[in-house]
Amino acid sequence: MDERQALSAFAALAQEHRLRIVRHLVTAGPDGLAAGVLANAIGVSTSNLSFHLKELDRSGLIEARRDGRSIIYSAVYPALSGLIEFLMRDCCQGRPEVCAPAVAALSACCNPTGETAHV
Amino acid sequence: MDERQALSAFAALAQEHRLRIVRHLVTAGPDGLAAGVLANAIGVSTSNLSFHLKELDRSGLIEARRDGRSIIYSAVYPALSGLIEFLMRDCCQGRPEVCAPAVAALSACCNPTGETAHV
DNA sequence: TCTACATCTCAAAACGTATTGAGATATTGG
DNA sequence: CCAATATCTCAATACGTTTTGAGATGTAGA
Repeated sequence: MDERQALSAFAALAQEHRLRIVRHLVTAGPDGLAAGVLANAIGVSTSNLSFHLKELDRSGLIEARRDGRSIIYSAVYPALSGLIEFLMRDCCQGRPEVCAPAVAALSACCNPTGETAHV
Repeated sequence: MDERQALSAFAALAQEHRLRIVRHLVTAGPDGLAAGVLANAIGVSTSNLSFHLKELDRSGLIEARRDGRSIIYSAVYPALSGLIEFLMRDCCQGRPEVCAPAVAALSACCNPTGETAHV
């Protein structure tokens, strides 16, 4: 992850519909969701959704695969990891206690039934 | 962290100069940096820097305090934690192995002299 | 092949954001 | 108080992005 990629990713996430798309796909897991399912979940026209999906694909945050008539989109988890790492790299002058809450929040995020850390 | 705050934060990070400012401040630690120091480090006019610092302040990612004639800016680490948690909340349908790289990357980020995970 | 379905492409209009330079404000030391 | 320093405000210009609707493309089943 370099600066150019990070800027592209943050720009992709800085839009209401695209942020919702990514969060739906992050929650959906590696199996992903069809474009039509996303259009209903987010509440945008298919034309507009297509525009946003293309932006997200260009940024590398999601990927597409065809399955019959549908196109299935899924989150690219390594891109999300890379973005987090880029943002927090070499943080806090070696004072880990400053960043501990971030680590705790992320560690808890894979546990939808348990207590999720809401920082 | 709600959607409105997250959108504001991502929009703030989706700009070359602002992303550099945040990364400088994240690296600088809680002591922060003066506006003039940032202007030199980033290479923008003081007028333009002021505009971007205000955007970042509005988004809650940085905060300001006066110290004599200087104004010292510093990263708001809980806002960064909250943003990461918002993005990754309830991820991957309970398959922690999908998100493990993100946790590892973030855990390693407080260690500037050791091996930083470059995912 | 024909039809229905799922998704994408394109151009135009509407909208918001970044940069610039001149000038204003606030603080310190003499 | 005055001058120097540090930072901020404002308005104009330039630029890029989002939305919309009509139509095109690609796929599956009868």
